[in-house]
Amino acid sequence: MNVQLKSAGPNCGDCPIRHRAVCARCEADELAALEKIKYYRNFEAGQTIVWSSDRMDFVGSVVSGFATLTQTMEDGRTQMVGLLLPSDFVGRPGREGSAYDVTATTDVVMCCFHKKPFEQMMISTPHIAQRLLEMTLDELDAAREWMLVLGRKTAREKIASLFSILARRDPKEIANGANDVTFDLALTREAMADYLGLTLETVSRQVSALKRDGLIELISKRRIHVPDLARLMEEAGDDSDGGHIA
Amino acid sequence: MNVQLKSAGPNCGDCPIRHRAVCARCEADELAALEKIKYYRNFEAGQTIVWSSDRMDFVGSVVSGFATLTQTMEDGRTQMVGLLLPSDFVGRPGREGSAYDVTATTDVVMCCFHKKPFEQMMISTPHIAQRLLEMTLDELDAAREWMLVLGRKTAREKIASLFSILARRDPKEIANGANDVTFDLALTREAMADYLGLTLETVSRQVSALKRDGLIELISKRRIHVPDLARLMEEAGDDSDGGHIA
DNA sequence: CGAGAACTTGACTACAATCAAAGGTAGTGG
DNA sequence: CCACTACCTTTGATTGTAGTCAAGTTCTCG
Repeated sequence: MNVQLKSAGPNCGDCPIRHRAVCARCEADELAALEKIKYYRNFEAGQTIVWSSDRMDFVGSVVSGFATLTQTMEDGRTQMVGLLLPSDFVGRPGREGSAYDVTATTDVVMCCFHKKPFEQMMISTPHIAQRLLEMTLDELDAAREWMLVLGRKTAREKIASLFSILARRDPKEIANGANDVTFDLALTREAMADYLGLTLETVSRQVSALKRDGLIELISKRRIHVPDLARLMEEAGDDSDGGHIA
Repeated sequence: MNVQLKSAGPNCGDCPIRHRAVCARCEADELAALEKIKYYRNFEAGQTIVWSSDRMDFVGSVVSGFATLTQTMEDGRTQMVGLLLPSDFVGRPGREGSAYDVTATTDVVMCCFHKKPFEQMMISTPHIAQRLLEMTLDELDAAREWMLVLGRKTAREKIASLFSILARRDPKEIANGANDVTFDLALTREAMADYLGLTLETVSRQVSALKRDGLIELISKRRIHVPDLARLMEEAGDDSDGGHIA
């Protein structure tokens, strides 16, 4: 539960998310300015990064690890509204709270910026605002794509959709059009259910069914082999070029 | 089906969406520059504004009327992913296509900008990019709020959620905390079903049920009176300050 | 006034939720 | 090293909500 702080981290030039995160378009001098206001925070698997009710005093990027964005109703029903992978941005400049719970699913390293100075930099450094707009538009597309999954797909299609997304976002598979893919499943059955709008029992049943039908193989409970990604995507109801989801 | 074009419309200073649209933060000189590249287009109720497969050569704001954003699967299942009300923005700078079908539900007037010059202005005029970022973040929040509705709410809660949103977004009710509200329902039962991830029969049944339970009254099939908005919002499963949805 | 669209209601069905129990797996401490 | 605990997962039996199929009614507008 202890949060480690490091006031200065590795050089931005060496950062693994340098050209995908909110700083992607920054020039050397802009990067130097960002470097002055940044700090790193580590979170352990299972730890809450932000509560929806909290006043957030920072924004930042996921450097490594896997986190989730969830909403909860008073009676406890929860819906996951986003997956956060390395380079994804957390927090909303110009707004106090977070609206969502942000939870680390694996150990997470975040590159944080104090909110006030970051907001000032957004004004003085258009490259940051431009990149953030681009990323936000991508997230909006992803959220809308997911609305189709939640509103119109069957349980089986939902699982197939999730696995298709995870397979295509896996760092080892990125940008290679491989049709035979293996990926780590960082989510429990319950977390999958919360993302898909299902119960964990239904998730378990449908995973078993996909396995039975040869669409996936379970290397372990948390590691999945997809022998034919195109076929899985067809099962998801996507046309072959697929849904681009966060 | 005929689209009317007017190369120059009313002055931006008199525009009803002047301080809510993408141009909200512009100074007089910036507005003058925008005015040079803008043109108006009218669409009739039922007309498609953009097809998802189309290459879009413009972006723009809804000036008046009501439009919808929908996605469709190959087998015909459709999911509405957004409602477009006056001041909402259509199109994505920096991307070719639209990804969604945009359809006029009522007659619609749009204030359009050719895409290329608008993209150039986004770079030269930070006020536009700033406002667009703000609007996009709001839409992202709305989309995520809606994910909770689609994923976790019952049919009755879904209808109550939709009516709560529409009641609070109705122009005549805006910014007054009235608890007794009447609003126009610009959507058919089928369109409501597509927004809520239900069938039109289920929508019809649940509307009847809400009426039977005294939560709403039907002035006509397309005009709804809500005697107690707080109670309706409770029925939607929202806490009293409610979900802020597009 | 008539035709077509939009809407309502009923009967039946099916998919996923719920309730319940048992099997696995990982981590802890004796 | 094994026993014990806690959590995660699977599977089965049953229920319930919303979907499907099918009339029939009410609007709208030409």
